[in-house]
Amino acid sequence: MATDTLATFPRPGLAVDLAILTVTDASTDPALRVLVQDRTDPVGYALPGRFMRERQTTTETARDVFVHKVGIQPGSEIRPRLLRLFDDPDRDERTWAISAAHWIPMREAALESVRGTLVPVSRDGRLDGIDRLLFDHDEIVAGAIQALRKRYDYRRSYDDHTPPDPDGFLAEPFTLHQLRRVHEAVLGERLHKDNFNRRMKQYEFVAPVLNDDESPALAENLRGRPAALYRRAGQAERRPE
Amino acid sequence: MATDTLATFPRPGLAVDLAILTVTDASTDPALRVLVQDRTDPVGYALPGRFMRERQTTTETARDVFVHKVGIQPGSEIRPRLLRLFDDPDRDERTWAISAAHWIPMREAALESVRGTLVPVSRDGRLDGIDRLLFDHDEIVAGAIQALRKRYDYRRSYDDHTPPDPDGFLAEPFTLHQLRRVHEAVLGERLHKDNFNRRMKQYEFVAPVLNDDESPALAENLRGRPAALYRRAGQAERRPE
DNA sequence: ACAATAGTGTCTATCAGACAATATGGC
DNA sequence: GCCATATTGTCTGATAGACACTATTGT
Repeated sequence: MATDTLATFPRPGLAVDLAILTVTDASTDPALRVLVQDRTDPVGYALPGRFMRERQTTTETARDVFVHKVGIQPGSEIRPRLLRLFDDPDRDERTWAISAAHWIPMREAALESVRGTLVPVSRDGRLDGIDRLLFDHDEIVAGAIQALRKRYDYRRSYDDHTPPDPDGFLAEPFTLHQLRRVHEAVLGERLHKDNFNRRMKQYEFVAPVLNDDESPALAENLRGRPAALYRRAGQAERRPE
Repeated sequence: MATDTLATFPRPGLAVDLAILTVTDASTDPALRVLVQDRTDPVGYALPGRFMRERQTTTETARDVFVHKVGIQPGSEIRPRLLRLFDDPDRDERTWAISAAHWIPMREAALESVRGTLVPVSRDGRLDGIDRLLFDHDEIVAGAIQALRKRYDYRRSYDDHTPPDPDGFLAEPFTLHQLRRVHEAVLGERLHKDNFNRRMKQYEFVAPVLNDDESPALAENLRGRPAALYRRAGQAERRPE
C-alpha cells in the first residue's frame, strides 16, 4: 500500500482473464484442454475475461466470468491462480487497461454446456487447430500449461507433499493405469508404468479400495488382468504454495 | 483483456509494493536483509510502494519507487517479480486500492544510502527486531523470502539451469567458501561443504580463475590453506520463468 | 609444531530408469 | 491356449549425505 495523495490520478481498468484448464474423458481417454471463446469485436479466439467491478476481488470477478461469460454457475471452490500482469499501456488501444492473467483447473463435470470450445493441447503446449489467440492470450495459455505441468510432475509433487492429480480431474475410484494416463495427458509425455506405480504406492495420498472381506477391490476391465482400485486417502493437510 | 463497455465503471487505484532483498557483506559475513521504511501516516514500518501513474507499467512504477521513495537511481536491470495481488476492497479505508506485491533482489552496492533500514532476516523468516509490518506487508516479506530461498536451493537450481547466486549478491572473483556462505545466508540453514563444492564444480556456471601461467588463482586468506578463486562462467543462456 | 581451512576420496542410502518374469482376467 | 494387462522383482547409474584423510598456508 502506498501513501500518495490518491484519487487524483487516472486509474487503470483492471481485467481478470482466465485460462480454464481441464482434462476431458479422464477415466477413458484423457486429454488436456483449454476453454477458448469466439470473439467478434476483434475477430478471433480469446480467453474469457472481464473487468473488475467496483470493490470486487479478483476471485469475485473470476466468478462473474464464469456466470456471465462462460455460462455456468461455479461451485464455491473457485480459486484462480495469478500468472502475471499484462501492463503494456498500449495493449488496449481504447483505454489504459491492465490484465491480471489467471489460470484455474476445473473438473470436466463442472464444465458441461459452457460457452466456447475446449481446445486440446498438443504435446508441445500449442493449441490444436488454432493458429493464435487474440491479445496476449497465447502467453497466458503457455504460462498456465507450464504451471499445471509443474504441479503434475509427480516427482516434484512428492517432495512438495502435493498428492497425485491434485486438481481431481479423475473421479474415484480409479486404477493406477487411469491415474497415470491423466498425468501423461497433462504433462504431454509418457511416464514409465512401473516407476509411476511404485511411486504412487509410496504416497500416503492414494489408498487401495477394499471389499467387505478386506480383499482389494478390482476394476472390471475389458481386457487383461483386472487392476486394483484406489481412492484418494485422507491426508489432505496443507497445500504449500 | 475483456470486451466490456469500459471507462464507465469505477476503477481501482493500483499500487506496486516492493520487498527489496539483499545480502550484505556477501564476501565476509553475509546476511539476508529486507529494506523496511518508517511511516508516520499510520505509524509503523512498511515496505516502499507507490501508486501507478497514468499509462505506466509496473516496472516503471517500481523504478519510481526507487527514485522517489528509496532515494536511489536504479540501473536498467530493475526486474520486479510479482508475488500476488492484495485485493481486499477494505484493505485501504480511503479508497478502492489494490496492491501488486513484488519482490526484487538487489546487490548491496546498489543500495548505498537508501532511505530506510536493511533489516536482517532470521532463520525462520522473521524480521529481527520488528514485531510486525503495517498493512499486509508481513505476508509480502514472507512470500519474497520463500521465493528467493527457492531460487537459491542449489539442488533445484541445477535442474532448472539456474546458476548459483543467480542474483549476484557476491562479487567476483570468489571462493567456494564465500559462495556457500551466501547461499547459507539466503537459505537460513547450513549446507554441507563437500557436497556443495562438488555440485558447484559440476556446474558450467562457475569456472576457476587462472593465472597467466594457467595455474589456478588463489585467494589470499587470513588463515588456512588458500582457496581457489572462481568466477561466473559465460553460459548465461536462458532464465526459465 | 599447531591451528585452520582447502581439497580429495569413499562409503551408504535413495531412487529413477530400465528390463524381466510372473499373475490373472477375457476371448 | 492365446492375448492383454497387472503386479512384482531386480539390476544399474546418478547423487545427496556423511565421514575420513591429505594438503597448504599463517602463526
